[in-house]
Amino acid sequence: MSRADLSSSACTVARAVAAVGDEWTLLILREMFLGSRRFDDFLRQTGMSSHLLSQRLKKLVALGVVRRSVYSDRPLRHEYILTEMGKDLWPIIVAMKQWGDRWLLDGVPPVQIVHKSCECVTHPQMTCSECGEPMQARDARARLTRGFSAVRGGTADRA
Amino acid sequence: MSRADLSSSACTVARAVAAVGDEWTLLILREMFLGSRRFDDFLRQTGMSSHLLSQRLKKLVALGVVRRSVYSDRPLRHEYILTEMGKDLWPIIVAMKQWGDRWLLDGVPPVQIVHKSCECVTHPQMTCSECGEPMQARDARARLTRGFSAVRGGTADRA
DNA sequence: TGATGTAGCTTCAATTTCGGAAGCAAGTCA
DNA sequence: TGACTTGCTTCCGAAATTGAAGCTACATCA
Repeated sequence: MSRADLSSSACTVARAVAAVGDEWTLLILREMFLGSRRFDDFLRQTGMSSHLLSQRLKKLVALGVVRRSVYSDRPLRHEYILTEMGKDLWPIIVAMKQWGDRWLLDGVPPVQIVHKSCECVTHPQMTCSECGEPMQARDARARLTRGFSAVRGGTADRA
Repeated sequence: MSRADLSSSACTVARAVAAVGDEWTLLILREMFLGSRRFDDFLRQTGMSSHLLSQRLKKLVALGVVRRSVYSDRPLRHEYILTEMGKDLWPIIVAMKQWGDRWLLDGVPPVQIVHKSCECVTHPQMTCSECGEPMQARDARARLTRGFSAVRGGTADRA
C-alpha cells in the first residue's frame, strides 16, 4: 500500500495521518499555532525547502485545514490562516509538545502554554469527557465496531 | 535543512516530530495501542512494506519507545511492546483519532474508547492541568523562553 | 530612470527514500 | 521429505525530497 491510500482507510487515525501526519506538515502547524502566517516565516522557522512548503500549503488549503487570505492588494500578498478544522488540530501539536518536553528534553521547555482564562502556565492533559478524570493509555480500552473488526480480520486484538 | 536535523532542534515539537512524526510510525503506534505486537500483524494492519516496517521498528527500539521481547525460545520469536515512553504517546494518537472522527468521517467512528474506571464510552479531551477546564487553541497563549525567542529571531509572533 | 530589494512562489538536477517483490534462515507440522 | 510460518533482509525501479537558482510583480532608493 502506498501512503496515498491511507486517506480512504476505514480507520480515522489513518485518515488523519494521511492528512496531516507528515513531518513538515506538523511543523507548519506548530508554526501556525505560534502565530506565523506567511510563506517566508514558515520557511525560516521550519527550515524546509520552498518547494515542499508550497506543496504542503496547497494540500492543507485543499483539505480545508488552512485558508489563503489576501492581506495586501498592491502588491498582492497572501497569508495562511487556520480554519476551524485547522484550529482543531491543536491537541495533536500540544500532545507532541508534552511528550517531547517530557522525554526528549533536559531542562526547561522552550515554550510554555498559558491558559487565558485562568492565566496559569498549564500542562494540558487528556481527560475523560464523561467523568473528567485524567486518562492515559492504561485507563483505556478500544472497542471496535463489528464492521471495522471484520475489515481487520479479527487478528491482533490480544491487548 | 533535512529531516534528520529536526531531532536537534530546540523545539520539542520538532524533536517529537523527528522521533515519531512520520506516517508509518504513527500507524505502527496506532496498531500497538490496538494491541498488535508482532511484525506480521503490523504488516497486515498497516499495509506498509516489510522493509520500512523493519526500519521503523529498529528506530523505535533505538529511541526507547518500543521494547523487543522474546515470546518464544524455540523457535526464537520476538514481539514489540510499548515502553513507558511509548505508552505516553497515547494522547497523540487519540488526538488524531478525535480529529479524524470529527472532520474526516461521515457516520460512526470505527473505534470507541472506553474509560476502564467509569466504563463509559469517552471522547478524551485536552484540559488545563491547573483549573481542569477543557482547552482549545483559542484558550491558549504561547510563552517563549527568552533563549528560544532569540533562536527564532523575534519574527513571526503576531498571533 | 535605473538599481536594488522583497514576498511568494516555480523549476530543475542530484540525491534520498519508498514500494513491491523476492529471498532466506530457523524452525514447526504432517 | 516437503510444505508452511515468522521475522526479517536484499534488490531495483519509481517517487519524493533537497538545495539552488530563477521568476514575477511590485516598492523603494538615488
